[in-house]
Amino acid sequence: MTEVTNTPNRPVSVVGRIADTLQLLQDSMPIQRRIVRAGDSVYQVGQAFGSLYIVNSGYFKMVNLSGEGREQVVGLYFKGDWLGLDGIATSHYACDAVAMDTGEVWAIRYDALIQAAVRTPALLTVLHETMSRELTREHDSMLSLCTLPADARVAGFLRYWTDALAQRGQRTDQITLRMTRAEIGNYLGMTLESVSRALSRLARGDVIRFTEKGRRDIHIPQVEALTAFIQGATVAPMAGALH
Amino acid sequence: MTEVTNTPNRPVSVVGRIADTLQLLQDSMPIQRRIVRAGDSVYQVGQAFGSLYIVNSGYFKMVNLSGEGREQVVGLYFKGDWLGLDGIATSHYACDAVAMDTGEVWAIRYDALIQAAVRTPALLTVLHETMSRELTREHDSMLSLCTLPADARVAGFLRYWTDALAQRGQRTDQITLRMTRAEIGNYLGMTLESVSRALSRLARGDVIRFTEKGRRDIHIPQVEALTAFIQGATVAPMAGALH
DNA sequence: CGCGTTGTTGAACGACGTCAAACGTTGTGG
DNA sequence: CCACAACGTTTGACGTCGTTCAACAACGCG
Repeated sequence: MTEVTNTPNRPVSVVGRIADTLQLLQDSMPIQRRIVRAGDSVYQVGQAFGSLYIVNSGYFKMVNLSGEGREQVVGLYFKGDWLGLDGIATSHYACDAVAMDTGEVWAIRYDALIQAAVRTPALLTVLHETMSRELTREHDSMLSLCTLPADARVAGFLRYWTDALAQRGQRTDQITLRMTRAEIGNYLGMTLESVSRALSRLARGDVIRFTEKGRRDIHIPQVEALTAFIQGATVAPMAGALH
Repeated sequence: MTEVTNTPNRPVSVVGRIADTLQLLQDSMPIQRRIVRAGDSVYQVGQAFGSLYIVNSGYFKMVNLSGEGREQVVGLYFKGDWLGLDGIATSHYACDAVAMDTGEVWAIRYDALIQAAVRTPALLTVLHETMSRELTREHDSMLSLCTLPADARVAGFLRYWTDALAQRGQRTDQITLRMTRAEIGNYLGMTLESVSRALSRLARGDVIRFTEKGRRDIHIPQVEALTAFIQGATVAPMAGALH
């Protein structure tokens, strides 16, 4: 009686994997816990690399800064996700990792991890699978960014968020976005107005519903409707449920 | 008097790093060489994961397929780059890796690599840095995709290609694209017509020049002009050199 | 030589961005 | 408790960048 939606190509219980990983880390190496508040950054671009951070609670975004001031949200991170992997190559973090809410991260020294891996090879497996999964996830982001129209990208964003919660064993019919329309738009490569309009259209088509209090809480009657909307956009753009 | 452009946050000689890595692999574990021809795939999505592939020569693209038939070029790979890292997480490759020209890859078994790493820890460093660099590269792709107008994206693509060649010690003033306009467009999230027009405009502004023979060979008078064009687009869109 | 593939260019359309106005929410200080 | 400001969101009108559709040109190949 697992509560978890069974997504293809994923272990049946992601909850289990995350719990196991956290336990494994805790057992095999020193861990530094750190509480962060909304807006705090776990690390910043250019800072000397030393540690990886595993999200224990809260919601985080990864922001990539270009030299000329353009900035881009390149990833969202939930419990069990790792932060700081981009720093390994150059010994300096390449992004900012920013908390979108109060949360806790576990800092582990990278060198300590490598040393511990000699005695506990499973650590290596975990690290590699994490990085590999991250690569695949970004490939999927690029696919969405490049092939989906704005409305479908927003729908895809909502489904990604609910999937992430579902995999962590939380209720999936109701989500509270920790991001402003501007942040969502940045992440999805569009303006905040487009995000707002897309959400309004999704609500009009009853794919989502706004709760009475606040437009940041979103009720999702059935996830399948979201998925259908995304796919519908690729076949016959805008033919789905809309006014 | 080094021929290599000195990009920030990168070792001075990438040529050296690549050569060292190839040598290290060759010395410490069994390698299976494999010749591929244009259009051949090194591996395909869904195929059981077992090996990583290091590009020894040629040009490769990574293609991500969605269930509903959308497809997206998510990366370009040159000598020294690794293919197959996306397969580690699920034990199945998540993309297609396709040769864009005749080339050679070195196949190494992932399990053999992990075992060899016990005696040669440098192998681990190489693997981790490679994956980390790959993550950063994709963050940069997303930044370009989301924040740059079409013309600048094409300019960025050309600069990425020339940088890759320059880092490998090849001439940088002249490049031969191994991709059709459609492939470039797919990679950059736009149509082939937009790519063609962007190239024409860049040529009109003398940022690039077409060689007399074929529109696939592109001459680049000075890379700085490309860079300036990209940055110009972010500050005052379309204010650069154009008709 | 004829034909398929690839690339270029033009014209019309449409999706999305820009600009602007109005409203709701939250927090702060009088 | 209210007034006010700062911020976030929604919605409309309008402009534009990029797509779509189409015709044509340049190769490469049988």
